[in-house]
Amino acid sequence: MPRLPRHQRTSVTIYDIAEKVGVSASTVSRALRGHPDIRPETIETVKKMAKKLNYQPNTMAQSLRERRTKVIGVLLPEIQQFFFGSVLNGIEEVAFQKGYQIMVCKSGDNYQRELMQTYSLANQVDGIVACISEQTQKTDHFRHLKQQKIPCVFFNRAPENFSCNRVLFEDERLGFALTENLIKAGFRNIAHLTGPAHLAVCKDRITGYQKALQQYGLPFNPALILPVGFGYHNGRLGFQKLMGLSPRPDAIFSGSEQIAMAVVVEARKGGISIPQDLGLATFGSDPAYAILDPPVTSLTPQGFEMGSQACQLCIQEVEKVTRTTRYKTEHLKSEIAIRRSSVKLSGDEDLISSYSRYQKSEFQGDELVYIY
Amino acid sequence: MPRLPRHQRTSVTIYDIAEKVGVSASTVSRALRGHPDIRPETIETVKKMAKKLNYQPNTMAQSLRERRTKVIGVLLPEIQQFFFGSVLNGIEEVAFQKGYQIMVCKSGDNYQRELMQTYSLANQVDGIVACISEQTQKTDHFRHLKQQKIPCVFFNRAPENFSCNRVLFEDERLGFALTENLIKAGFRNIAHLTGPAHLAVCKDRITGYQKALQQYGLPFNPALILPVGFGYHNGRLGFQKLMGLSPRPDAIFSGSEQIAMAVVVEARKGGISIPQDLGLATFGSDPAYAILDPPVTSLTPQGFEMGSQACQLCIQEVEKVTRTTRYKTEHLKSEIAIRRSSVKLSGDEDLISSYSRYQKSEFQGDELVYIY
DNA sequence: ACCGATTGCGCAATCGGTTGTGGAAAAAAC
DNA sequence: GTTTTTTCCACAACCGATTGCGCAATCGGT
Repeated sequence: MPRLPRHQRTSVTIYDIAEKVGVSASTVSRALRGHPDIRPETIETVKKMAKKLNYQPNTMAQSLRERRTKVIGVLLPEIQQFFFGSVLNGIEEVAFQKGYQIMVCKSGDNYQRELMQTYSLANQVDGIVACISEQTQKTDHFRHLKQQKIPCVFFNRAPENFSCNRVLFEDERLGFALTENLIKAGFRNIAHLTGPAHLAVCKDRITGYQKALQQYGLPFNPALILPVGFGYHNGRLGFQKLMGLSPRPDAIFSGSEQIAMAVVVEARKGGISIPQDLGLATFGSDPAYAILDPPVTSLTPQGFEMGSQACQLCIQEVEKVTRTTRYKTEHLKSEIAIRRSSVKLSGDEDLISSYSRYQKSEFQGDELVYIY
Repeated sequence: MPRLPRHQRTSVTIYDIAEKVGVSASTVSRALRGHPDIRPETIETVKKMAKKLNYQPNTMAQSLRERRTKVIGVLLPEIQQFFFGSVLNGIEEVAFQKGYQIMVCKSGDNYQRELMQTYSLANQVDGIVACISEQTQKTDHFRHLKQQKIPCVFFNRAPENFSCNRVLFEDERLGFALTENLIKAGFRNIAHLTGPAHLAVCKDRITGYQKALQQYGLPFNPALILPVGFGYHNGRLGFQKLMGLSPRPDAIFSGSEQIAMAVVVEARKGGISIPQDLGLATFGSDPAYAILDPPVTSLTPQGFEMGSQACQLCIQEVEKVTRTTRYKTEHLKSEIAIRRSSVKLSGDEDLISSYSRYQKSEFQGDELVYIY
């Protein structure tokens, strides 16, 4: 049976080129890839014709044949967030450089949706870069990937008891650092609003928080830790709960941008002034933190770096001929920017001079930036 | 020639199922799709075996055969921005609901990269949702898509002289509205920092700006329009240029989040207070605008809506059996939130009462929100 | 002039799923 | 009991690119 006439199909194939040039399709294929078996003149003729017809190889056919798609799947809890946006940016950049496309899914921090997306990605990508949802506690879907030999690199939030490559922050150290910062600023009754406690990130930060309290001889009050979730609404509820306590906490260590935003808004509504009545330090990378009133002390996760490293690891694993089972966990440095929200000024004391209480690493405008 | 032994391949195929059940592969295929030719018992047996073996159809094979990939390509200038993040979110949501995956590329506002990405997407997606780069002036790559019969829907920024579906804002009206807001607030010498003038969005906003000046009998000074580009750095340079003029403009109408951010930062550095010395109103959707000092009057583009509508249009066009050449351009409403940055207070006049100068549409906290 | 090696290319199988066609067996019709 | 219809399934082509194998033509050597 002959192939369909040209007008029925939309794109140019090697058969079209073959016909025009007067060779076979296999010769065209080889010519285009510069196979040594093909005479240089033939190669030239074929390539010219390919260009003339504006030939584009059919990616699906190649993928089917080569058993690889040149696509990296990306699984995120949320898209519409500075942090994940920057991670995505890093992933895209590396993928582009290495000739891969990215297929992006969000789980919406929903376990069921994460499941569906994972299985769906499983048969159309070469590897996956993922951050698990808030709800995820089981790892069956990731084991399925492993069974299918699809490399999976996790960033920021990774499943436990599952061997794979990871790119993480040093959450314990960072939790310690933010807490220490608040303690040094004179706060004594520090609350912590954060995501669900079963996530390693949260657990580690809480550990850091506890260690800081311990090191400075402060009592640990479990009631001050509210693992309410990372969202804005959660932050609002958590804040209200905290303000109902007595004594009220005098500072909040927030686990996400959204939570911090909620705290700022709610505090303003409630006439609670930051940092005089309530200190604030948060995880989060919204650049607007620096120009809020007051500027908010924040720990800027290096999203772009995280994304690009995760993607590099993933592609490495994809392209590795012999799959080793040697997985690594990389830890990224973070930037802590200490701003007024976590600095209690005593009287007329100048912001700058109050900064000088701390070890200085870099000074930018009216904020102090540590690389931690 | 028999197929490769099972252990060489990683995934289960219809042939594996066929062998186990004792029917042919075509029967398996039909059984799984519930073809009426297949006996119910057989269907059941096959489906059970498929489930037992955890069969997942090979997407590449399907795409090759069906000449469709169930993937929508997304081409963005930038990823790491609130607006594009929200658009992407809208696109993803719709795509997921309709059973599509999305393949995301950024052009980085670079024409060359946009070209590459477009051609690359062209042979692996069913349709494309795109926002052209700042630099793009030619449309050859999009014509190539049309020739390949790949539907392309543009959002926010669309090429001119190219017939296709678009989802846009009413930039002229919006430019008019923001300018009018500044005029009504008492500013008389309003500058406009924006992206390159060859983009329709910019042109339209400028037209709106001019019409507003005209309507209120203000002179138009071309030197006050600086189409410097949408980026932070561009904003900074533009701001410095404006501050070098004499007389200085007394208000800035900014075309992007980044520009506005640059204005706020630079003004603060230069001791220029907003809105007393300089009014500010901007396009942009950073939620932090509402809690800046002063809160910044902003026009929040409905990114999510834009993305979801564009994606819906795209998928409609993809799935339409008979391709009509009837293209539509949809215009989305926007929210204008008037905040202190564009309200010159005279003496002790209260913010709220100053708001009452304007027609009120909705009142939220200490800001006034128009749906425009 | 003969033989083995090299060059250059075509045939056909393959990746995995879909579908038009045909045909055997069972059911229905006469 | 024979013919017709229906039921249910297998065969094989196909999507487009890749590649092992084989074969004809040319080349070099003697």
